[in-house]
Amino acid sequence: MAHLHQPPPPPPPPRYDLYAQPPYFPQENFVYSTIPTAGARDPNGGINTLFVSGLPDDVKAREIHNLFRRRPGFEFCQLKYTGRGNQVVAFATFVNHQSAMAALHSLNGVKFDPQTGSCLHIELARSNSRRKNKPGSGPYIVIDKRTKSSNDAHETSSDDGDSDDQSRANNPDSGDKDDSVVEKSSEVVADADKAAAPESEQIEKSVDGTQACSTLFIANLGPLCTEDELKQALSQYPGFNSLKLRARGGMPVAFADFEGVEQASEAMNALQGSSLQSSDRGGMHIEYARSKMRKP
DNA sequence: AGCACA
Repeated sequence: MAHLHQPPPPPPPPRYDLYAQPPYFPQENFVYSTIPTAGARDPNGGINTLFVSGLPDDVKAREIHNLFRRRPGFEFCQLKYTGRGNQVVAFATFVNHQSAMAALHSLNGVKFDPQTGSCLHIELARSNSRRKNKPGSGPYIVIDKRTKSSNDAHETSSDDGDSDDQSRANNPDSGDKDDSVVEKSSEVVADADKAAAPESEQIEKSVDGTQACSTLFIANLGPLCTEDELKQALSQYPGFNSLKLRARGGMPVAFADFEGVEQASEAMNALQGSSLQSSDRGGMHIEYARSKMRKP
């Protein structure tokens, strides 16, 4: 008997809901090799790095690491701020092609952020990542192409610039001819930022179809929830204006109005899933309201 | 899963 296959790995502990059954994505264009020795001929057989998109813009390298670290054969990962909008992508490298495929199948399409409903989109990378885990550079590898570094962007960054070809996997608009992409001259240290560069304001829409709004819709409140209780929880976040509590058929829902979308988002992110004292049904579920609250 | 007030 030839041992040409290995037993499937045991399921990981259900720590996150990331381990829920992912929807099946039939549009994976890689080809499984039917010949055991055709690894060299299979163009994808040598790829052991995954390309991950669909990440929220505030994703941390730690999250990516935690996402893949338990997967069999995982070696290392890197997070890349592409510099295009707020888009962030990641690369995860495994010991071989099979283990990369196993991780791909188990995580592709999985909901990554319950707030926004964003789902992971994982495909094979165009090329394998090369290990850049230098000693002293920290456990996470972060490539930051953003010109704007906020306070929370203090992670180990390595801008050697040898993984630029990978970034093109998610750049459909890079209509250049060949590999004449020269991003290596990214030694910019935030010298001359664009004076007047109005970012194209795009309507922030989640996968669920919910649109950002400065009024929040709050559900999954306990039947004994009071307006004061909820108001106290909300008023500790800047920009909170007013609250309306309504009961429909017994289960109350609430609308909380904020000065702006950003402040509403901050409060939603902070309070999402948290429970009030009166709650008996788990944490609050907060979404953007479908329409802004009228002026009181 | 549940979204009002004008």
